[in-house]
Amino acid sequence: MSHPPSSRRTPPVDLDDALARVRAGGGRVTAAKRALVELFFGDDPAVAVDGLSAEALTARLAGSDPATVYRGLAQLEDLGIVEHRHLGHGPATYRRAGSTSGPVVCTSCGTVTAVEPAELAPLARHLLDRYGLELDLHHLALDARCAGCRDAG
Amino acid sequence: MSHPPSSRRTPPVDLDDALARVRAGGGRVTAAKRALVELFFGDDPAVAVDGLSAEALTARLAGSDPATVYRGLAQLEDLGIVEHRHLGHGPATYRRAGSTSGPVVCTSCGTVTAVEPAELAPLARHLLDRYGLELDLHHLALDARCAGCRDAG
DNA sequence: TTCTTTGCAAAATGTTTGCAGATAC
DNA sequence: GTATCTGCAAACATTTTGCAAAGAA
Repeated sequence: MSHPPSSRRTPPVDLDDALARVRAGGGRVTAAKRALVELFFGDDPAVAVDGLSAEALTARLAGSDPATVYRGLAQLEDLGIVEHRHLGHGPATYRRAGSTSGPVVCTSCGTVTAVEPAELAPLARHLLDRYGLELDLHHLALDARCAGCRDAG
Repeated sequence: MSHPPSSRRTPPVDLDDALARVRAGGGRVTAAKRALVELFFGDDPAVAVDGLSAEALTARLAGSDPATVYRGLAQLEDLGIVEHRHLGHGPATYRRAGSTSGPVVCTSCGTVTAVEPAELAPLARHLLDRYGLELDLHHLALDARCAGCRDAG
């Protein structure tokens, strides 16, 4: 039930590693969880990197129900296998933990842009120096307006 | 119904200015809206600066119902009088638009720290230059861990 | 008078929980 | 065999909406 916001354990390297971690954590590798993990370690960056809502994940998993997906996600998150993020409105999105692209900027039009962690390093350093605050770039996304929307709007 | 994310009109200077703006926008100054605006222009920084959830605002307004508060907030937001923000989980929080303190960093323990807009300027500039993204620092808060939580955790 | 707003109730999300049966180990 | 997990249904939390009555201009 506790989702340690900065349990910065290293993410699993692949699907088998992730499943092994489930077992090691006292969990069982069920069809439902395996399917979830396979999604996150599949080759679709919209899942692994950008992240999907629980509802969208449920839709991709034939015959799965939301409650099971939410519970699976919570367990995988506790194990450091996935992480969730809150974009502006709407549901939280879940993606593979430690995905290569850093935090993401979500725009008014919904477009998602990956931003490398290095690009946020100066800000992170500043907040740490000045306030002792260690920026958690995994949980929240930044809001911005893209050039297109600005021109239009 | 449209909440222009970057209708960067200047915020009202005081309560009367805000109420005048409601009228100018075709709205009517009712008891419910006046009470809301008075809260945001009152002397409690927890409302004006940090922001409160719609539920908390409703609780502070004797005999008001949530739907009315939500509708009032939406109208005030359209007029650039208040703005809302999504902290990690939980409900959105509403505060006075253009409050002196800049965006806020919310920590794992819930403490809210004000950060001046100037401190985020370098990042904003970088995102604009590199991606054409205009950072909207009013809508989302950043997540971080404070020194205390880090030591404890 | 006229158009906006309120208050209530109901619906629409998004997420969590209780429980009995199914399943992994 | 036993503790964990699933599926369903129901509860929950937050926010939105429909509608008739009340209120502002």
